[in-house]
Amino acid sequence: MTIRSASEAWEALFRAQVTLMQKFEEAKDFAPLRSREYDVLFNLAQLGGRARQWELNERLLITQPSLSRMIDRLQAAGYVRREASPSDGREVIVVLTEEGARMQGRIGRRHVRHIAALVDSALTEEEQQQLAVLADKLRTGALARGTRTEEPRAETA
Amino acid sequence: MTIRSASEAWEALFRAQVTLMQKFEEAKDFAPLRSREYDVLFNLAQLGGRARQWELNERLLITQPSLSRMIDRLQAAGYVRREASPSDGREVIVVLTEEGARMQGRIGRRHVRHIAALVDSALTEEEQQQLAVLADKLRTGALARGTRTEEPRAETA
DNA sequence: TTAAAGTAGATGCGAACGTATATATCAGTG
DNA sequence: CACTGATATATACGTTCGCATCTACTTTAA
Repeated sequence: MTIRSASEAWEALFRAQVTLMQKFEEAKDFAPLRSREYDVLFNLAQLGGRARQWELNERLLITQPSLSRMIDRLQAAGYVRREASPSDGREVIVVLTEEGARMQGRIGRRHVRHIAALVDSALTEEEQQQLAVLADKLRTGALARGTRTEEPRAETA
Repeated sequence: MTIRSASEAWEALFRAQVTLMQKFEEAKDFAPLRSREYDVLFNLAQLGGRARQWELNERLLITQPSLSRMIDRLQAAGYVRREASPSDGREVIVVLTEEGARMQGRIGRRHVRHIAALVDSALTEEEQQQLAVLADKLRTGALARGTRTEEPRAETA
């Protein structure tokens, strides 16, 4: 039954995420930020320090209005700033400030050490690589799919 | 560079979780509940339909006061009820009602089909099993660890 | 046996969230 | 070029969240 192994894979992945995240929260890995705020700065850094707000939103599990307000707060704190898009008047470009990049880096380096401590204690390096490959393949494959069981229809056609 | 493969494994797992969860939210898999409410009913069902509140809390990413209030709401909706613990007067036993079990099952069956559609489109059955094993091993190994890099002892010393 | 420390859950309160909707801009069609 | 629909972001508003703290019960040990 492939429906069985599929949901077992998802449940195992999801529960692992919950358990590790609990550890990170418990250890206050993201202080002085909230984990969701760090997530914004991290993804912004990964996108080269500047991104359209909707692109950033695509990588996060929060709604568009929540992200808009979070950016208000991150901007007030001096970690990001908004710029107008030169090509599309509707878009807002979110830019990581120097201070924001410093904060992200400071938290990130500490956080990465904690990640390594947990992951290394559980998996061999080979297993870590296998997990990364499988999780990436899952993400990519799921992205290619439309919302539901999905007919032939193509997206990025 | 084991720190590298460790964080790559975590990031891949985390991002896969975000992407799939976005799909589930977008498709309203958990309606008429919120995803966190479904998560409570699902975990309660997995624990045999009754659990101490703190045990339930251990499996969720929400704080104790938030869970307490969520149980208020789930109780008002008729999905769970609180019972006194026979062995410890401080504890509250959360019990899944028949109606709660029916709702969890109804949502769960639909949700599992969606999971299978996404996971099957991305991974072979063998890969799904490998992913489940690796994610489980990661969770179990991380649980065995203390909070930080873990010196021999040391609390908040 | 009782005082101190520890643990489980509930509550006050300000902050953050999501849904619905408004505003502004862009894209396509007649 | 209007006009219709789509897209990107912002705002109003009620709900939910987390932090700090309180209450109640249990455990420890003097």
